[in-house]
Amino acid sequence: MAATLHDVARVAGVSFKTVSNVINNHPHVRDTTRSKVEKAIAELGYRPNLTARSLRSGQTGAITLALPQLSLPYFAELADAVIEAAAKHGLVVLIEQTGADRKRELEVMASPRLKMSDGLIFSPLALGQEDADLIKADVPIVLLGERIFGSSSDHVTMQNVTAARAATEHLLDLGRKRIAVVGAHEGEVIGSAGLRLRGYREALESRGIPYDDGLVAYVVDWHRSNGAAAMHDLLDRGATFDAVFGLNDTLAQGAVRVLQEAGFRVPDDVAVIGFDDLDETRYTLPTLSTVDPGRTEIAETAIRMLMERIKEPNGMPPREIETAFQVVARESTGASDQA
Amino acid sequence: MAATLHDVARVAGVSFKTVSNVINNHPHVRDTTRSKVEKAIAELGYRPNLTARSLRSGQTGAITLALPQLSLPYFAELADAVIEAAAKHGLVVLIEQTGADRKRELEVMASPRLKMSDGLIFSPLALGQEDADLIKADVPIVLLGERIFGSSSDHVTMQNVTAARAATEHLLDLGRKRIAVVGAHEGEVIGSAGLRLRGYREALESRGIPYDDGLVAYVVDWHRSNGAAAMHDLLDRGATFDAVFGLNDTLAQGAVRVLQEAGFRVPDDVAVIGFDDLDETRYTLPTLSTVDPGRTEIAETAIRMLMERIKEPNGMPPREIETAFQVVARESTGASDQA
DNA sequence: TGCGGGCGATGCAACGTTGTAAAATATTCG
DNA sequence: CGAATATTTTACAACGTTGCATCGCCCGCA
Repeated sequence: MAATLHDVARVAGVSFKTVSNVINNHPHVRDTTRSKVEKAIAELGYRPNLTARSLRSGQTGAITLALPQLSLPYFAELADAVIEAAAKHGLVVLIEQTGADRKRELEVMASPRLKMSDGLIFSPLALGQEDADLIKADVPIVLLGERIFGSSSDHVTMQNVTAARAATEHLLDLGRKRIAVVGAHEGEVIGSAGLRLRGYREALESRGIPYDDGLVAYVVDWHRSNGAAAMHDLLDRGATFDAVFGLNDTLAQGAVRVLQEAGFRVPDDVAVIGFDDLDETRYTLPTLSTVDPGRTEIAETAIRMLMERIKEPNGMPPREIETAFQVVARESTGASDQA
Repeated sequence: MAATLHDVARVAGVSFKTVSNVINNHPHVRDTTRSKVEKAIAELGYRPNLTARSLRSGQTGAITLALPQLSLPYFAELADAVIEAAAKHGLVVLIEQTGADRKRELEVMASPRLKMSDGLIFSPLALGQEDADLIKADVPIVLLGERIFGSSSDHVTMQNVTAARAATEHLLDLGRKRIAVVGAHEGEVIGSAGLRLRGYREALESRGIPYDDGLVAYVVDWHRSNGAAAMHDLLDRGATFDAVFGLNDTLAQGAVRVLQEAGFRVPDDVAVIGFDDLDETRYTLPTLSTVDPGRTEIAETAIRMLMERIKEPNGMPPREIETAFQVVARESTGASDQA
């Protein structure tokens, strides 16, 4: 059995409370006492029981990160960033996978499990704007992503519209005129797909190019296979284009694959840009131009907001923060190799 | 403040222990009492405090998964599998990233944090065989991977040697004779690289083909860029080969990229096989042949062993389990598209 | 000499839960 | 109807920690 404060106290010949005082370095402990206690701690290999400390203090030192699935590269990289950001503040991260399932997304917020952590960073994929009122739990929440705005929780999001517009303008700046879109969601207005499509349209508009729905390929999911299928779809229906905006990197990769199979050269015949700046976009052939949505900043901002909210749950009204983005030009839009 | 057993008891007009009995559905609770209590629970929205329960029971319902980094796709998919396997048993997963740093790998096992979970699934990348004795903690450990054998902990590993041999034989069966290896580690004997290289050599030997060190490219890390660099290295030194065994998928992808840039057709000029069966290998051009190391089985076995060990810490001597693998033939070794 | 004040150490209670044992109540049977 | 027994409820302690209040001591100062 592990040693407790009492065991240490017995060995050191002091009261267990004094041991506690040493551990929490209270000011009024004599040096001789302190070293006696420290010796006993070392001798017994005492480690504080964090569960007991949690019960007493009401804080666990952990946060929950709820996301759809780690095998989706975007979320894996997001999780990486969140864990690193949390570690900087001494917090540990518990991960819940929702599988983009509405029921599980709601369960995460309702589960008593959640109270084993001090707060929740939540990236929903099934819940949408109409569920804004359901975003609540026994712990503070920071919401990530573009699916829900104006909930009562803090919210960190990337600048989808502006960034998508910049990505499209990057293609336009290359002289491309007919830009296909891969990965739109039928009828979506907010949500990553809807917002990025809006950015695309704004860019066209600003250059006086009419929007052509024939250049937009719709999908249900944002997996690699969907990007491939969408590109097949475009080619099958005889669409002609000299550039492609993949609404995320995996879609763009799927599209590139199909383009190459079909004999198109990227970027010569068709320039392609994605979105997310996944690590792997640096190593595809050609390397994939993309938009860096500021993942590290998203993670750090989310952690910071969550910690503030944990400290003062009602300190301020819900905040909504947009992070800085950057267009990253690589080979797929004609930039020279930079891998 | 959240409601406690006492609050519920007050509302229901019973003792708080009776409420506890209802929650843990003890046999001897009268139906009328039970419903009275349930009504009060619903009315107050009572949720049990899991921290207090943990303190009392000594179990947390969480496990820790320590791995190098989630942004490495292999570990992201491993984490996904572990979380799903854990969820099936009602366990939640806390993730620690070690960054393949020796110091942090040791810290994970020493940290009092670890005791906020019931056990550790540990996939080291810095610690090696010589550290077998350092694999110990206050909770049961299940070790993953190929770096450390014969420690005092349970261990789940893939069949590296046999699987690598099968992968090499797959290339030999295609009639390829000169098979390059991308990703060897200088001087390594055990560890994924060493074991897989051994499987490669065994395959050659069994067909009477001499081992040629000129066909082996060494790397330090297993990132995509290393695979690319290694292939550059092979080409630069004038190596000739008709097949490549990438010791993992990301290395193979990097190698494929360089091969294609250099004008080689894959698989016609050079057949390529990887290792790990990452999801993304299904969507590259060409799709990548690989070895499925049985990730789901690894995860489920690890969870099962850990739970057994948690239930009975000294129930049995350390076990070492190897999971089943499967060679997956895709386009990069001439199989027809199956994406 | 007496007293206030700072220091150092301690004791007690509490965080919210569950196990054990005992008490209270209901049921059965002679 | 009373005793024996079965059922239901309760009281108390404990898990290991920290906050609060207390207590004794030594010192300096009047």
